[in-house]
Amino acid sequence: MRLAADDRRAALVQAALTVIARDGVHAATTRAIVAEAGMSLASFHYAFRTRDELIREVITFVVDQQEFVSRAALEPAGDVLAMVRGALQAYFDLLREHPEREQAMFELMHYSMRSPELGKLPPIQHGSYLTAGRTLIEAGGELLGIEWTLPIDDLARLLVALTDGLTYAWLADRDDAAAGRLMDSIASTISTFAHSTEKARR
Amino acid sequence: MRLAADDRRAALVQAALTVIARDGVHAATTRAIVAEAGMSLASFHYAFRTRDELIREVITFVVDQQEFVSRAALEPAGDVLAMVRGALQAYFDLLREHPEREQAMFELMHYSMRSPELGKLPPIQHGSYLTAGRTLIEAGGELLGIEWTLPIDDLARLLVALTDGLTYAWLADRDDAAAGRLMDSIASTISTFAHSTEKARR
DNA sequence: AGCTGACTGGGACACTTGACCCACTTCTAA
DNA sequence: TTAGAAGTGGGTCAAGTGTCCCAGTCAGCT
Repeated sequence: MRLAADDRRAALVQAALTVIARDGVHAATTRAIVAEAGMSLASFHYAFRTRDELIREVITFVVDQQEFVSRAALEPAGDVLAMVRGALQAYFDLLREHPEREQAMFELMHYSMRSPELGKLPPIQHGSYLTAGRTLIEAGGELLGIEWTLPIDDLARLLVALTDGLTYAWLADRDDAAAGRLMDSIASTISTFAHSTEKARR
Repeated sequence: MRLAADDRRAALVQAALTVIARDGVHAATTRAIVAEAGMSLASFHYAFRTRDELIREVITFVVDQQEFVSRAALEPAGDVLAMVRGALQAYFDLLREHPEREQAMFELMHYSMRSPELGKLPPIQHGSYLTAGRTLIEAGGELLGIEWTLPIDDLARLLVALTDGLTYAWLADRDDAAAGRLMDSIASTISTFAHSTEKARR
């Protein structure tokens, strides 16, 4: 049954992600990972040749995963400000609920940057963030009948930078109130670049 | 000669920073550090009880260091946009010249977050960023005779988030042109919150 | 000169980690 | 039912790592 091999690989990737989120990349040893997955070391090296191969799979997995995230909640709201603020809040709630997850993303990115073999992944990961931001902005614009006074590409870049900054700030100081104010600023920043062309909806 | 002890500690901190910047936090083993410093292992444990003690000193060092940075270039310019853009460019040039340094800052921050003993440092580090941003904004405001339509605190937070995002984005994709456009967006974002009250200078 | 205490070199120890391996079990398919 | 492949358990190995120790050196003071 050749599929089982893939299943085991997937299980190990999942276990590795759990360990990384809980204890950090440096703690994601082969033994810790197989313990999390409830396997023996032999099974690990049956599924993966080396630990790096596993880590590489973990990273490509989370990069692919990114595509699906944030495709979600984009509540239609009265105006741009409210909509952006709402989307930010949705993201922030997710972050507050699973800080380790975002932390793991950051750590994995830094890990890739240090590895000559995985070095090409960070731009890809960041690129997927950018396209996510772009589709979000386009969707929002259409939803509200709005044109942007900045190229979508640049706007997406700005949004991603702001989101990263928000994430980083909150991870560092865990100040909910400050994060809230920052989200307000971000929302008003983004709406600055909105220009309603069509008739206001209803 | 009791001073030599502090000198050696300082030398080891410096060597550790070099190693961390070059090879990452995980590669900063006691042996790698003393090799960089040209000492023997015994000297290390004569100066520091444990490796964690050294790392802690490294982190507090870079946090303190932060205070002095960015106190620098704030060229007076014609308007807010040009001034902000100039300051960003100055920072970016620094980043481009020593990417490993900023990368090391990030890694050290994540390292602290994982350590129960060092866990209180990230908020402090981030706080020092914030005060740096605040003084920068205040100085810029005075220089151009400008009032901000947002509390300085919130504006500083926004600026720091944007700078972090810029840093992160460039570290990830090394796209100079995109970074330039992002800095344009940031500059125009910040100047949105400027409100010239006094007469235009000269 | 001799002594004391700061400092160092080199080795050692206990432990972790990635990788591997061989005998053994379990399941599938003929 | 049985051969053979898929999968596993447990042990092993070499490299690396943090920590410690002990015999020695060297500088400064009496």
